[in-house]
Amino acid sequence: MNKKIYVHIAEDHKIVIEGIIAVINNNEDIEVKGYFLTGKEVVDWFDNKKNKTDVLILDINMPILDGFDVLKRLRKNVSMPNIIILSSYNDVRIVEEMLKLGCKGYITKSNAGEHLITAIKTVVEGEIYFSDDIQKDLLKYYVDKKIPVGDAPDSFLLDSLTQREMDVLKLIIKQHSTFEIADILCLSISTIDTYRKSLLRKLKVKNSVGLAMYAIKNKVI
Amino acid sequence: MNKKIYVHIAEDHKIVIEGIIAVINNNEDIEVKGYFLTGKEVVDWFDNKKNKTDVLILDINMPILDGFDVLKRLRKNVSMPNIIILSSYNDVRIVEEMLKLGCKGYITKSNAGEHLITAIKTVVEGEIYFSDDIQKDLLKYYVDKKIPVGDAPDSFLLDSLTQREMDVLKLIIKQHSTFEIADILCLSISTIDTYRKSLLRKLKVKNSVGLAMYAIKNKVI
DNA sequence: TTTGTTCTCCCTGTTTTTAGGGATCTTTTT
DNA sequence: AAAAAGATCCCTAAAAACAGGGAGAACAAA
Repeated sequence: MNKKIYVHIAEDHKIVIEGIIAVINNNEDIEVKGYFLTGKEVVDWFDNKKNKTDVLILDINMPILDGFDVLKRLRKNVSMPNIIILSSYNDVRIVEEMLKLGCKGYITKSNAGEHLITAIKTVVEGEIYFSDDIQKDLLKYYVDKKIPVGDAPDSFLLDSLTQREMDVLKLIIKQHSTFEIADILCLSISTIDTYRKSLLRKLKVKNSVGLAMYAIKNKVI
Repeated sequence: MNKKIYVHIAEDHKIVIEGIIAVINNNEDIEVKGYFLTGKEVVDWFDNKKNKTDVLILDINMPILDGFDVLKRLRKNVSMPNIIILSSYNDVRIVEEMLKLGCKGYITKSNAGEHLITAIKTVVEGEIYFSDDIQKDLLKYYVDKKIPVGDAPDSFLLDSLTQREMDVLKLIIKQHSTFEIADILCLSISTIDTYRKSLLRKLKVKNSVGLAMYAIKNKVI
């Protein structure tokens, strides 16, 4: 008989946790040993070297620290668990980013139910798992070298922002001028100008109004 | 013994559906009879007069037709089911809107698990149900006559806008420049400039970013 | 009829943003 | 150790936004 697989869940929506538990509990080889409602809880728990798990199912959107942050922190950890991302986004650029950060699997919420068990068993075997839809998209992506579907939410672009850029963005949406922002952050006007330019480029918008729209849509507050 | 309550679910994430089913199946009085993955599926199913259910659990974010659209369509239906909104948003303005459209309950996903059963039983009794967090927010909202979180929406200012000012505002938040707006509306640049100035004055904001923030907070879309 | 509102346009300026660059230093990653 | 990424600053110059006026025509309300 196989060794039992222990799983932890990081996900802010309890109903999703219920769903995962329901799916996993149908299976004798796997057991959900605990869950976290914020990213911070996850890193705090893993900070204690005694705490280990086989698989961590990780949501991208979480309060306090999101999935990206958690992944970034955990990979400094020697006993990093196998991580399966459970996400609403099926944007391959996010998948790519997550893979770089060391996750082992990626499942979309729309596709989770039937494939979660397979995913868990696959990653504990040391392999990588993607849900069907992601696999298809990834293939397209690497073949065509371009993005498959247009309507994907691009909040991941935010993650490409540096801390300083984020600071400036937050002040811009508070209606501050470049001069004022320079004053607040104790930097030169040129510097703020440079950051605004990066923001426009990175977030692919036309002007400061675009920055505001992007920021508010993606809950930069 | 009570009559069994039949429930349908409209939700695009299967894992959430699993969660709901898991929660409901613990209860003998209630049974999930089916689910829909898009808003369109919902309205199509209910278009057939023979199809009925006691409670419809409805997600707001869905492809093709969202929760708002579904609610708008269904309320033309004579045998409209009791509808419980299951949403990620805990914005009272959305709750208010949904209530106006005739939903009977509102639960946030973060709060769903433990209260779903109560919600279902409450709405079939003909009463309204809100999850705790929403109840608290609603109370605050109606007592204080403003949004609990910090910045009050003074959407009444919007009413002071003329039609033309509103047109210009909508184009500004689409990141158009004064020149472009003049072109689109077939007016001179001076005119658009005048309108922008009125907008800044009337909405009491400092610049176009302020206009964008105001517009989006007050749902000018 | 007078008053007020809205829509339209113009003028004169100043300030701010946007668009190209480039450069130096530090920190992080490889 | 070398390369990449980040933070900081500078220059030039055009485009756009902002500020504070005025002003005529159309239309509705007092």
